[in-house]
Amino acid sequence: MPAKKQLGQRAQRKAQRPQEILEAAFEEFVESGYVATRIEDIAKRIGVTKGTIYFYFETKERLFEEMIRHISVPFSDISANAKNLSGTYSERIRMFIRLLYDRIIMDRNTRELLRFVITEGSRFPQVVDRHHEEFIVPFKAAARDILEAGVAAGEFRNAPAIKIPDAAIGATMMLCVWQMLFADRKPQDVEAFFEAHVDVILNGLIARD
Amino acid sequence: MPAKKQLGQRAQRKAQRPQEILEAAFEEFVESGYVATRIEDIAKRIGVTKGTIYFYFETKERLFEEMIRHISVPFSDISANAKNLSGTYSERIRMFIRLLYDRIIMDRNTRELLRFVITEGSRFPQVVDRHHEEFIVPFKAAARDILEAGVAAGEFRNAPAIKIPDAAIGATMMLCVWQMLFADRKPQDVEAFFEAHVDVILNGLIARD
Amino acid sequence: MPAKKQLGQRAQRKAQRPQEILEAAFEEFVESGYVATRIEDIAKRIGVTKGTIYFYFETKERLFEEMIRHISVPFSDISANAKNLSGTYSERIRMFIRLLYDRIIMDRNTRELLRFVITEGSRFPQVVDRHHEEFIVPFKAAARDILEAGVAAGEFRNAPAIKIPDAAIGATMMLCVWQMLFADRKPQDVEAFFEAHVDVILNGLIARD
Amino acid sequence: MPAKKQLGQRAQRKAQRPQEILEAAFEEFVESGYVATRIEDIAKRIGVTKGTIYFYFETKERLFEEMIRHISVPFSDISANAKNLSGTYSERIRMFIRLLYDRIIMDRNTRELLRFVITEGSRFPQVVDRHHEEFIVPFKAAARDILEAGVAAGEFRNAPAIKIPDAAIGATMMLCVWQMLFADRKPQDVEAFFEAHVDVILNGLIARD
DNA sequence: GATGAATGAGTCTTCATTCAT
DNA sequence: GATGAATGAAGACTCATTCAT
Repeated sequence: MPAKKQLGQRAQRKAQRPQEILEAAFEEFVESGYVATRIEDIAKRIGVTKGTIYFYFETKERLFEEMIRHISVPFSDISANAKNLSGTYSERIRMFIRLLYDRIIMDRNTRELLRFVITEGSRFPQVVDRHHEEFIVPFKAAARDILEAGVAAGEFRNAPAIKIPDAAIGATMMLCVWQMLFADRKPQDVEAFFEAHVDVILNGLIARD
Repeated sequence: MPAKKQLGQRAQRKAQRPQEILEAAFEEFVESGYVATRIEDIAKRIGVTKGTIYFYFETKERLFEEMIRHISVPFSDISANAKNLSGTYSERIRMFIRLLYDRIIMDRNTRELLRFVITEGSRFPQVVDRHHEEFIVPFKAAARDILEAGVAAGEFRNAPAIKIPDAAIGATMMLCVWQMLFADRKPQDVEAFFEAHVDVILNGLIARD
Repeated sequence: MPAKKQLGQRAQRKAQRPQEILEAAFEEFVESGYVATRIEDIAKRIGVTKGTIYFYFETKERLFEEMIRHISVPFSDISANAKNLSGTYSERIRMFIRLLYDRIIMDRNTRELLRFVITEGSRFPQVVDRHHEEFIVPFKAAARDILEAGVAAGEFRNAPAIKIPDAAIGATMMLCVWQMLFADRKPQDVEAFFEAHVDVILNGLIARD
Repeated sequence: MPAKKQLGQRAQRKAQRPQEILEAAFEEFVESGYVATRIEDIAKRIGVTKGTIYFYFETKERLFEEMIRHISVPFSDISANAKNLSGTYSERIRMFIRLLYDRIIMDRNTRELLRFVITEGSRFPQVVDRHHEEFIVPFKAAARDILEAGVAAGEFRNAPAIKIPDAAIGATMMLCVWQMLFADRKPQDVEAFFEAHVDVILNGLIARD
């Protein structure tokens, strides 16, 4: 049944089109930003023409929004993972920050998502809002949970940063921005940064009698 | 002497035009970004027409670059101030971070400058480069100077963050990005953040026997 | 088969568009010159809009150059024809000049091409250069060939104009310029001019013992 | 009386301004053509500003027309000279053509005037008309006068070119156009051309029994 | 489903012209 | 007389979007 197989491949192709487009859109939007990206460039990248894009997505705006949704894998897994962490609370914090680094610094999608939120936020306020709900809020909550449990267990002192966990964890953002700006020109030693960061804040949080 | 006064007004006006334009450009570029800002909007903001802008600035690109230069007040003053700090090294670090907050978080120009570096960096690589030279490098150097002196004085332990000061100080960037994104919708308590931040890292750096 | 016919029309249309545009461009450029011609006027002339022109031609400059190429039918045929002339050398010169008149005076494209070379030459030096290679050089060579053969055959005396054929044939240019300037207002009797021209120079070249 | 002298110089200056402007306009229009020449460039050339030009000339169009008038020295002198020629009619024709060469080929103003008539003629029809009246008509009349006198004197045969003198004299235009187009790239030997031209047509016109 | 020719609104940029000083 | 800041009409060019095939 070669005909059927052929048809199956074609159908498969079609079923993949939207994804293909979203991924091509991601690449182009990353390269040039929303305004400067042309629908035609996205089309070319997957070997189709403008019309095809418009068959699947109403407008450029819509395509951008869908693309954002497509690369957004909420932090819910971080929260979930955070709950499953074991060991001392210092170890848990270390692993939690590790998860953060793996997402924000190492995972290209998340990194660029953050960039989009910054660069196109004024054009797409819903994107900013969603990002807040799906990333920031769960992330803060998870961090606070661990920290408070650490305090309760007597492992951490009741520092003001317990209630404002980004004040402790936030250096991650510095590295992230550095990477965004100078990744190619001034490469950073991510591991060393991570170790230095964790070292300072754990020493800063640990309870001493 | 109405004639003289009138002349003075004219000359005065002329002398101020470039500044006026640069400031209007700043506001518009902040609002809409480089691409989406129209020269005409900038003109309207100060009650003139397109042509006037072009009388003072060759192209939109040039205007943007000059605007960036106009709002860029290098960190050199931070470095200078950093050298004049006195007191214990903990106090000095506290004051140094305070300077940072005052610039990056509180000063609108610096905050938006950072945003421009992020959002328009790919279109204006020179801007990114200049920013690196004039902001990042001096900032890191100043931070390291204080930290190393603190270690030499026996006040700080020789933590890995001494050599990578952004790992300690970087939470500032988190707040900065938060402000950039949610300043209006989700206001932050900057002072509390600052205190929590300083508290953690000073406790993390201090030498204990 | 209306569908097929329709398809054919479309494809046909598309295939003709570039030519259609080039011809409309020719008319407009002839009427107003390069600078004063608006792309939109060219478009209107064939009932399309600006965008369509830009779909086929990158820039106005490019369109002009292609238009020039499109109306340029090199003199190579004149050279070829010149070689096939027969009869006395006087007859051959007569026929050669006739070819010239047919091209430069009667053929609108060639006439306007020359005008473009004069009027837009400083903006399009390549056009001038190409014109020199494709028109002037072959033309002079062909003229000299006949004249020298005429001398060799003893039919023409060895006048200085044998080596500088434009000195004999050049009156054509006078008529051409007259036509360019006053064609409508002060019409010329081309045939009479031609006869007078040929009469003078043949009488001037003929060898008499 | 230094004050008076100064004033005199200034007044002199002012009196010369229009001429100065017209000459600067000539240079700029020659270089760039009517449309592409900017009033400001003309002003700069004589060290004044736009406003000054407009003080003396209503519009750019007007300035161009006046400039044309300024460089137009009618052929009336040629006609006058033509009447004063003496010697054989062959010698007179030779001298008449010499006058033509001196004007059309050697005199920059006349050469560029012809170019303007060709390039800007459609924008300035009055210029073309005036040129016809002041240059072409007297030139043809003068030529015909000599030729007819030569026939009457039995020196020239009654060739058709007697009534259509441009058919005999017109090679001048060929050289003129060559110079306009290739003056710099492919220099011509004007004297040789002149001799070849005169040689052919005199031999072509001379009466032989 | 896919194509790509066609549209037209939108923007930068230029420059003749004006006019207060 | 001269200046030059300001105006605004005009035109090249781009690109999201449409739609007949």
